[in-house]
Amino acid sequence: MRRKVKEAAVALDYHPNIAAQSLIARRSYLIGLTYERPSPSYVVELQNGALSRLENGRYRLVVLPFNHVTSRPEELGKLLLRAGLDGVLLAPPACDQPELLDMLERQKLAYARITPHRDLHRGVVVAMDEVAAGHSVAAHVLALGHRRVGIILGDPSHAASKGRLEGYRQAFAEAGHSIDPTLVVTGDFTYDIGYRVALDLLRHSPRPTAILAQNDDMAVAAIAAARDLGLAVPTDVSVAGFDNSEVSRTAWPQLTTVHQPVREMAWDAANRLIAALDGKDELAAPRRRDHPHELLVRASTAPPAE
Amino acid sequence: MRRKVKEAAVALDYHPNIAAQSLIARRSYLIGLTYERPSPSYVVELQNGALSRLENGRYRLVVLPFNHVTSRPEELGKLLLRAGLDGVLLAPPACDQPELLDMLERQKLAYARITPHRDLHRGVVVAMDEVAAGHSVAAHVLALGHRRVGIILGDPSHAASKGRLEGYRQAFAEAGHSIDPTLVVTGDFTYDIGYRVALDLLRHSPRPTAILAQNDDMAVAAIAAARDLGLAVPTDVSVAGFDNSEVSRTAWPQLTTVHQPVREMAWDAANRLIAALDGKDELAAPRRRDHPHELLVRASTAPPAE
DNA sequence: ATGAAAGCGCTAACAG
DNA sequence: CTGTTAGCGCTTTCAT
Repeated sequence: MRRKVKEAAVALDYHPNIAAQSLIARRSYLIGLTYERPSPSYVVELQNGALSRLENGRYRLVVLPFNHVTSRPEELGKLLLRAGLDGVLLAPPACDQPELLDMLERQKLAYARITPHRDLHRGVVVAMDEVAAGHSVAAHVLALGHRRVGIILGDPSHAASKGRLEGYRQAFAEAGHSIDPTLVVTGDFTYDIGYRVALDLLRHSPRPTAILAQNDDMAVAAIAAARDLGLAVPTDVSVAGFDNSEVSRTAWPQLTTVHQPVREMAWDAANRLIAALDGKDELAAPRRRDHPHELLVRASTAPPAE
Repeated sequence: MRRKVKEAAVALDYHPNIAAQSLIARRSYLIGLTYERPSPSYVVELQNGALSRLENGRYRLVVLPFNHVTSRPEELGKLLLRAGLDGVLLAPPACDQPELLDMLERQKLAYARITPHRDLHRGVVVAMDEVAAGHSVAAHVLALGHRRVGIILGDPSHAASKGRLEGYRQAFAEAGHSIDPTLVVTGDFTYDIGYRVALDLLRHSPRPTAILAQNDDMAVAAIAAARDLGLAVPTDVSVAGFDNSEVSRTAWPQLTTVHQPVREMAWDAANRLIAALDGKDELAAPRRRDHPHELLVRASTAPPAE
């Protein structure tokens, strides 16, 4: 009997109506992913990481980019609530908006936070140790012998900035040095602004012998700025990036950078979010998990010329 | 009375259940987007274009990447059907699978095709004139005086390849020349393969004085290959790309390329798909629409040295 | 104007 | 093992 029905279903190309299933199951089987205009490679890594967990299976991924969360967290909240999701993956900086988390909790919308930087006890957290990662690159250029090190910070609202900077600080302190505050400039993770502030840095006198950029796009911009000033990388100035994005490999010289395991973190976030949704809370715990970073030394860093 | 209810709704943080609405409306308000491992910037442009039409409004975007469509179109069909979509945006090469289109039509799942290359009469079609675009770059390097021109084709299953190549042919013919078949190599739109075949091309004797790559990633790879062989771009060899992706601007030298209006096309595809769903078929017509390309001459092309 | 009821397509619980 | 039924939350229609 079951067989006969199944056969008929196949013969008729029958597909159950998902809306009806959702209605009765009180589940939409939709997972949201929200992020704010980051680099294409970051977005794609996030998506692919999450998707590789969903495996085109029961759950489907809805993308919900949203700009300027910090100035209007409630609007994002409304958007997410109206989207009829079972759960949502929050990338920076949305994952660091307490008002947003409050709203989601109030409405019982499950969430997982990817690389948050405050209130690390709230909800499911997937992170990397930004401080340790920042420490790695900074220690690397210090070990090469650099002392005048320029720093290009990312968008201050993405709190990754602070953690990485703190890592730089620790590395400098351990080496018995300290960061020169006049060599610290602020970008916003984009190439264009990165280029501008890198020019400022390189015109500084005495010129820094190395630049630590907080992502690869800005590092590539710094290389371009150096080239436009007639400086060779890494001969005249070393440059290190962050993220191990595609551009770090296609750049010339190839960038020394820190691999941020975005894919793995997104997978883990999706995994634990789904575990929570399916009631397997043991799996969702421990609430926080750190993924290892990796320093990739490539061609854009070398000992200073002097 | 209405007011009282509305007030109570706000007070209680009431949000209507979308599954129930979908059930009754026979609509899920979900639009799918399917594509096959293309470059991150292409995916993001596609998504953003589609999203800018959806405006975080009624419709939501579900991403459904799927690899190797050409060898198993029915599987993609099943995936799309089970996803409970109202309509789907098909990027290459899915948009060129007749079996898939058959399935979707049979199941009455609306679709819009983005830059298809065959059966251009089927369904809603958004395209650019690949032949004309190919013609533009080829005419550009010919006008600079290049005669030995190497060509790096993209993945043959993405039929964009053929159209662009045809454009090159026409430009050569008009200039009274013809393409040297020994200088045509096949990549797959990725940097890595692009690098390998570019090396082959540059070791050819006599060496080509210009290379036309069918996307920017492969063009950047060609620049890297040239550099690794001790050749300067554009002094020793000119390189042109295709797509105007971010990497074409961050590369050095900046790439001469063709801007492919991916964003605009994705917007248009979403727009007409939604028009069709909402029963405004007048808007969906004309079925086919071409978006203009634009040749961007930057620093990677120059007259040949000789 | 307000209220009542039917039904969207499905699943789960229960009766035969 | 098969068949029937209630009800998920909403909208639309119809009656009051």
